[in-house]
Order: sequence, then structure tokens, then C-alpha cells
Amino acid sequence: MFQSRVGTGYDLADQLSHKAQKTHADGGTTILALLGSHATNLAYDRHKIIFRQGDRASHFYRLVNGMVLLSKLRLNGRRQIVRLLLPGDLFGFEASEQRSLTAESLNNTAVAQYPYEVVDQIGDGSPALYRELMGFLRRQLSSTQEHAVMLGRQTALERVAAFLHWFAKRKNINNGEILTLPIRRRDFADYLGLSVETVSRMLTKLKEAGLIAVLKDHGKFIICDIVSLEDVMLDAKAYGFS
Amino acid sequence: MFQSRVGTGYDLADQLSHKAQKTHADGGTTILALLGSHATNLAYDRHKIIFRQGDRASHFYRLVNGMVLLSKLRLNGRRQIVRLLLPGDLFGFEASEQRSLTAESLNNTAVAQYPYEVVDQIGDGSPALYRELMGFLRRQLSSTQEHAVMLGRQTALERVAAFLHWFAKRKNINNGEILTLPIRRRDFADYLGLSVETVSRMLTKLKEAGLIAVLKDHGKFIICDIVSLEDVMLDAKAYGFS
DNA sequence: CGCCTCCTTGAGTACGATCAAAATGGGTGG
DNA sequence: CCACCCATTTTGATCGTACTCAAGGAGGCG
Repeated sequence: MFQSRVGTGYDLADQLSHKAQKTHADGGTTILALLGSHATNLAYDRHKIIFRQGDRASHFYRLVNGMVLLSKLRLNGRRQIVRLLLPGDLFGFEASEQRSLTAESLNNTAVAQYPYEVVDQIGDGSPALYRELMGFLRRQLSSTQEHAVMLGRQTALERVAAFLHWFAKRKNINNGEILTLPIRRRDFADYLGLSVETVSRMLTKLKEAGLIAVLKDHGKFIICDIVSLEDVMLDAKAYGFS
Repeated sequence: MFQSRVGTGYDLADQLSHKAQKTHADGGTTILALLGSHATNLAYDRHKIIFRQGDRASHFYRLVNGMVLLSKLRLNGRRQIVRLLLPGDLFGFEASEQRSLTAESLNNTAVAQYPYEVVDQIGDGSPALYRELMGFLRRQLSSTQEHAVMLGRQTALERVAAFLHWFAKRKNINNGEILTLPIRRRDFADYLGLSVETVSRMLTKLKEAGLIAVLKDHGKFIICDIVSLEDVMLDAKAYGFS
């Protein structure tokens, strides 16, 4: 209903793949080549559901362009974002028949969709696919564990600093350059396990300390001092922030 | 240094496999059969390091008997336990050359150790191993995500209740039966992202509400009301706990 | 018996949540 | 282009949960 079919085959994926691979290594060239022609290309505009917690799972995806978030909703309405996806990332593998997460586009996105069956079909002939996918899953697991450490053992300020730092590094942003984070405070907060207000307060704190600048244009920041950002991220108190 | 070599081959693993598979499905029969004779069996007594964050990684493991924890230590001394392992669980896959986690035995444990190479060696001949391992990694990822939601969005009481509930379910403990959790308050707290004192307080709270009994014998509890435990775990406030 | 580690309980504090309101900005239609 | 509306963000005030610091108690082991 929300999604619009763009085409079949890897034409679009191919056009966009250069950009995708530059920004992120996961699920890169090899997997793309291996899965190539089995893709269905889909496009979503901002804030659309790609799949929902509880849906029956039959496909996995490769983010071609844009940004996607994966979240869990608890019965009492509390939400936790579990992962943020950048171009090149794979998502939509499940441990059970049902989706355990909701996937939602943050801006205009293009994704390639693959039926689960192609993994076994292609994999049986060439173990390379299995190796690639296992490598991807291991990296995924490792980064989710890192996320868990943040949620369990970092202060609000450290989390916000860490998030900006992580994103700046991944986008290769240097001091003085603009970081575009197409994400609302709500999502910001749900990713960090904080309230919207706390995120806002911590951002002003970092702003007043001169580590970042918050632009009027929503979702845009300037990274002023990425080294200090890293110091704060590692231990806010030791760095002199209360 | 800490470890003592017990033998080579899958003799020990075989002897213990029945128990292992009953308590947990992960890394069960199929993987065991596939990897069989490439194992080195090791034994550790309580509170020994199996591998340490920063070590070079060359093997993965299968927990045969006992209990193991995987943790991360931050520079400021804060620790987060990322996973608790029960018999049958696989661990020690890494995303990079170095261990990103420390593995530590909680009681007397037996593990089977496999060099990374066997995966490719066996996998290239029979894709079944790759499929099994991918399934294992997917389940692992899913449960780590669940853990992240807990750390980000549950209260102290909910976390403690959830932990007891999870463990009771996995060990198939019913009301009135004894749950053995061979784990100190320190580890309890580091798994839940809380302080030792808070864990202790929440346990007395659950005790006073009659949901559990805390035995003198360290690490032993009686589960009195597992249904209420689940209610508290899902939403402590809605269930009437402040 | 005494030491040591682990656990519990108490008192005070602080960090972040909640509630409330004001400010900012984007989008729409006149 | 401006006015208005609505969504989002920021700021303020208060509250509550969980942390910290401190002391006492309990169990394990030599």
C-alpha cells in the first residue's frame, strides 16, 4: 500500500551501487553480485513502513539509498530502535517466521528485496554467498552488542555524543563540516533509550560547550570538535561534564 | 594457564549432548554431528577466563556443560554482560581478528573448541553447516536485540523479573520449584545494566510480594508465581508496583 | 576463630523522566 | 507572499527512580 514497485532486476541497484558501497562496507560488492538478478526494487518516501513487527517474513532486503530504522514496540507503548541502516546494509533476516522488528523509512529510500529462497538456491552452488552472509551477520551481532553496552552503561550525554561521533565517522565528516541526520528527536531518543527532552538538553549542552552547532535546518549539525566529542563519549565525567 | 585439556575428539561432547540439547535448542544435534571430530575439549572451574577482550581470535566454542558469560569492559571500569550461555550454545565468533568480548566461566564448565578453519572446510562440502550456523547467528542476533530493548526501555524491577522469568522458562521451572542461578549479584547487575544494590532491592521487593523466595544457599531461588512474574516483567507499574 | 567476600539495608543525592508551556519551523491555503 | 495551523523542538519546574556512599550482616574457607 505504501510501497511503490519500481522495477525488477538489478538495474536500479546497479546504478546506485557505487554510492552505496562507498558509505558502508556491509553487504557490499560481493553479495550484490551474487544475488544480482533476483532483486525486486522498491521505493518508499519518508516515514513509511517497509514491514511491521508480527508480519509474516518471506523476504530480506538491501538498502540501496536513503535511511531506514528497525524498532521494537513494547505493549506499554515504549519503543526501542534497535538499528539504523545506511546504504549497503542488509536487513530483514529473522530468527522465526514472524517479523520481530518494524522497518521504517526515514527519508526517500530505495531498497532491493530478495525472497529467502534465493539464499539456499544460490548458496548451495557457491559457498561464497554463505560466507558473505555469515560475515554480515557477525558484524551485525557485534554492533548490536556495542549498542547494548551503550544502553546499559553510558550516561545520557555520553550516548548523544557517541551517536553523533559514530555517525560523523561513518559519513567521514571532519571538523567544520555539516552532518546530515535525517531523524527526528523522537527517533533520536528511542535509539538512545532516552526521552526526547533529555536528548534536546544534551544537544544544547554539547552546543554550549562548542563541540557541535545545531542548524536551523532540521536534522543538520556542524561537527566542531570531533576529538572532544570522542572524549565525552568515552567518559563525560572524566572530561569535566557534570 | 587456567584451562586444562581434557581430550580430543567428540567423546565428551557426545556423552553430554543429551542434556545439552534438552535444555537448549541452539547449536544442537546437527551442528554437533557436522563438526564432530574436530573438537578439542576443555574444562574450566568457576570464574576462569576462556578468552579475553583484545585477544587474537582463532577458535569458536560450544558450551557442553556449565555456564559462561560474555562481557565488555569499558575504559572507565564499567562492565556490561552481553550474553549468558547455557549448554548447547555456540560462542566465540568474531567480526574482526580480535576478541571484542571476554568469556568467563561461572561454574565448572566443559567446552568444545573448534578452529575457525573447520567451518570453511566442512561447509564447502555440505551447505548444511552454513545453514545451521546462519540460523544460529540469526537467533543470537534476535536475542541480543531483545536484550537491548530491556536495557533501553525497562525499569529495574521489570528487568529483574524478566531475567528470572527467562531463566525459569528456559530451565523449565514451575511454581514451587528451585531455580539455580550460579551467578553473583555483581554479574546479575552487569547483565541487567543496574547496580548491585538495586538488584538486591528489587529481589527483596519480589520476595515481599511473594513472587519468589530467596534461599540462604547462594544462587538459589524458588519461583512462587511465574505468571505474576511475567506480568511484572511486562509492565511493573500497570501491575501495581510503584 | 577470624578473615574475606558477598549480600543486604539505610540515607542522601543526582540523573533523567514527566508534566507543562513557550518557541520555532514547515506546510497549506487564502 | 503572508497568515495560520500543526508538528516538532526547546526550555522550565518538579518528581521519582536508581546510583552512590556507608555500614552492618551473613556465609565460606583456611
